[in-house]
Amino acid sequence: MAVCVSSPTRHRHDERYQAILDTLAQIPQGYVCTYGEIAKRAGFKGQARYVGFVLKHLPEDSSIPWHRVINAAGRVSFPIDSDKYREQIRRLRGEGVPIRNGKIKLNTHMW
DNA sequence: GTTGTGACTACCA
DNA sequence: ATGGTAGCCACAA
Repeated sequence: MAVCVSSPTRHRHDERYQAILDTLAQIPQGYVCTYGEIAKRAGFKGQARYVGFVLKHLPEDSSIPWHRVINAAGRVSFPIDSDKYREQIRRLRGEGVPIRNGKIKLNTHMW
């Protein structure tokens, strides 16, 4: 029988990538989720950074709610002075997610 | 194989 | 609360 070899075609084709995308797509509007939690839910606990990688490479036209993903500190993971940061904050507020001093309460708004 | 990097985290001062 | 950091895991060069 054949030995399991690492596939030459990475992400976008492997199970992990798809599982992460599927999980991200499920985050309800008005809620947020952390990178680590997404990884765990997708079945890849401990791979929070990979979730970040997936999000970073999402196509512009993707329907994935990337703005609903924040870090474990309850903060947006973009530089405060960046357009991406402002865009994410704007979108979250647009969904009714309260943000005080740049922080979101995971206790009540975590998916 | 090694090294640098990152939309991360848990832990600790 | 806040800033620093070691650990972590996957990717790209």
